[in-house]
Amino acid sequence: MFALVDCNSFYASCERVFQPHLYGKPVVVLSNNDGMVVAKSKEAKALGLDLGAPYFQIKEILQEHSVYAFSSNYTLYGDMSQRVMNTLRELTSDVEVYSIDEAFLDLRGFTHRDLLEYGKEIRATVLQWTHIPVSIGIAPTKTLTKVANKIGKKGDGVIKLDTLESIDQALSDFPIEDIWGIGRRRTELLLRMGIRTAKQLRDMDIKWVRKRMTVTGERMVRELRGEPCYGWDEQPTSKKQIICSRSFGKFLTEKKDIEEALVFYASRAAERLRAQGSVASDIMVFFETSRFSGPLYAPAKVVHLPRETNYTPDLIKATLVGIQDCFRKGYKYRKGGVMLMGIHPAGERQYDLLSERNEPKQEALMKTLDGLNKRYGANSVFYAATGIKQEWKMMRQLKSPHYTTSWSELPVAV
DNA sequence: TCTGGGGTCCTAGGACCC
DNA sequence: TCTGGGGTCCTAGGACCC
Repeated sequence: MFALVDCNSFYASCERVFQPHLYGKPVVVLSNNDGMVVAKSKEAKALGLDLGAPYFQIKEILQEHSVYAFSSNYTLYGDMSQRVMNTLRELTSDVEVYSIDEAFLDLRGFTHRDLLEYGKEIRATVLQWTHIPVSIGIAPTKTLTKVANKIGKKGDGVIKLDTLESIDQALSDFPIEDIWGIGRRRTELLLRMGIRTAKQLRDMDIKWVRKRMTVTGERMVRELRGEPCYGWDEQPTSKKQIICSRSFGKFLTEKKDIEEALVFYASRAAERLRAQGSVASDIMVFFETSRFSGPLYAPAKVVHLPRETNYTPDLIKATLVGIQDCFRKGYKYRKGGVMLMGIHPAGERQYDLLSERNEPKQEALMKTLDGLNKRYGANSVFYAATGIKQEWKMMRQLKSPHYTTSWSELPVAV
């Protein structure tokens, strides 16, 4: 048996931990740049707010219903996530962190315990230690734990599906669009066929599923049948691509501003690359005008790096080359970013026999840089090419403090 | 004025090779 | 008139996830 632990309205719950007067009140969290709503508390969901709606359009409705809105504070959410995951690791040894607010537990060794009781115990402990409420679904496959978890969200939080009858019952009411692995396109396809429930999908001809929904669909259906098809992956695997992109705080028209922003993103991407001990062989540079107004211009340029590297100045140089290649004047740019590709462990790097062997010096420099930024806070030390004024920086007018990660922003008890 | 950001896996089809 | 077949590698794009 497996379990899926999923934090309820995670971002909103994180904000509440440090502002307890928000319990029971509607809370929403906005995307970067305060663009749109990305997380809602149960009370906010009950108001029927449209998740995709831009903030500026629903601002008044939010005020009318006294909804508390926050800019996203990923530093806080990341730190709270770690606390939840560490709590889970204290309670059970096999934890696979699946996302910032979800983890699978492998309970195959727990044959001697009542798993429903155990789930309730986990839920209570996480709540007590971190103040984050979670739902838990327990079932024979990962896909079924997702189903159980979703059902649990509506009730008291912990659901176990282990008998054929309980699974049948759960699937017969479960809409296909809520199944893990069924998105918009597959929902359309299945509805056209008259398939509406998870039970109907589970009982379909597997060959048809394979043909129309590829092996990913086949695996999903087999999992619904109780046959585990997804592996167990406890170590976080290193990223195969690293993207750093953002909407700009305002429209940018000058090449210099695009350069500053993208150089900044490149240096952040490089930090992440070094953090996982990898080097990259290519970097893609991209930026675009708004998709909602004016002519769309969205160039992207892949720049091959002369050597596999994680040295920030190499990546900055390549970023500038990429921008030089595709920047055009006369457009108002809204967002942009970089993507690192061809990522390998640094140890496997091919050295060029003729190039100067500067690596030890460069590695030491990067190590110092990363160390300073870790110790004194992100961006304490940065490349001058990222500019000083940083007018491209995103807007986050409603951000809560970094309660848990910055000495100057600790909550004060009075 | 204002519409997120960061990932994975799979397949089809083209290029190329023998 | 008649123009193979099998294999690998790479890339773009689709679909999905949180």
